[in-house]
Amino acid sequence: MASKKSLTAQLRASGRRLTPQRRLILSILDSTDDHLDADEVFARARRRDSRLNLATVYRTLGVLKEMELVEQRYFARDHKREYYETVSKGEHYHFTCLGCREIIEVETPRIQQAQVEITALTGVQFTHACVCFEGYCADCAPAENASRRKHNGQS
Amino acid sequence: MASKKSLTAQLRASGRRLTPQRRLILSILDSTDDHLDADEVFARARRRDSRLNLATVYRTLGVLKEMELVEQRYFARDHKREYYETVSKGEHYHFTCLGCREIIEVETPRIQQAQVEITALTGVQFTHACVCFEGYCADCAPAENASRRKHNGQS
DNA sequence: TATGCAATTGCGAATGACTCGCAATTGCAA
DNA sequence: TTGCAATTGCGAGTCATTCGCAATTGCATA
Repeated sequence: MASKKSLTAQLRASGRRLTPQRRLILSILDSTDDHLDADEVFARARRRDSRLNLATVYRTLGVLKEMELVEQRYFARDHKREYYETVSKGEHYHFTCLGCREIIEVETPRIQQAQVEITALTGVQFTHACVCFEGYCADCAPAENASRRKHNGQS
Repeated sequence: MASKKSLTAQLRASGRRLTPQRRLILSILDSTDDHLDADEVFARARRRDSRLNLATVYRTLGVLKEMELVEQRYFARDHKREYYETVSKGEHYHFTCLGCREIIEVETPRIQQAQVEITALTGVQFTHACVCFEGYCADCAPAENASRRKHNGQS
């Protein structure tokens, strides 16, 4: 979460300007723990600036991404839709519950470890990993298992 | 690679039929190591059946996916496009080289390990993991590093 | 082997997330 | 304060994927 002053500086460094729209969109991402897609960012931003356009949201998310202030993610198998979150959070991955659709953030060093090992073995250099999990959360799993047993005719 | 007879049976078991189109599309996926998207499957299939329709390709890929004969994947950050491969290959993940666009298959037990550990810790149950890596392959990495140094003004 | 009908296909149109072109607006360096 | 390049709003465009529907076709059964 950069201060307003350094945000201007960061933008200026790449010949960009700080506009109210950009400040608004970044503040929305900065002040939530929800995972938002462009439409949801748009909806929330629109409440504060009724003239704001969806294309501007996409363009702004693009520059914030380039500036590495926000990261784009995909959740579960629905890769139709991009979600955004600020980079201030540490390394973590996302698990989508197919029962209640909740998105649970999980941590594990194994992904990094995999990358290190694969680099050592093959010489490839990683720049990015896209990892998302899906399944059933601790609350939904029992119900899911029960219905699967029933469906398979087991007792 | 199921035999033709058991493929019919598998289809019938879920009230489906074995059509020439389905056989054709599955055979294309079965007989290549390339990673194909729907358009490429369509192009290859069309050479053998000029009446084949793209919608049929999508629908067929859908049923093969449901039957767990093929898996859908996303590569690199281009999540706009789905790729398909048969499940006959063992567990592996994909690394896309941003230099030459080659897709390299990599193996690592760490992803599975991560899932086991997360389950033990949190009680969530995994059904699917979507993992894709990007970066530079051993051939492209040196050139990329050189250009990055130059760009940053380092020696 | 012929028949009936539900599953499947081909086709064109629709969907939906995202992007673009362009004229009007607006940060911001000077 | 001015000038102009960056940015916005807007409508139209893109493109992978899906849908509706009439025509076709596997295949269980007679």
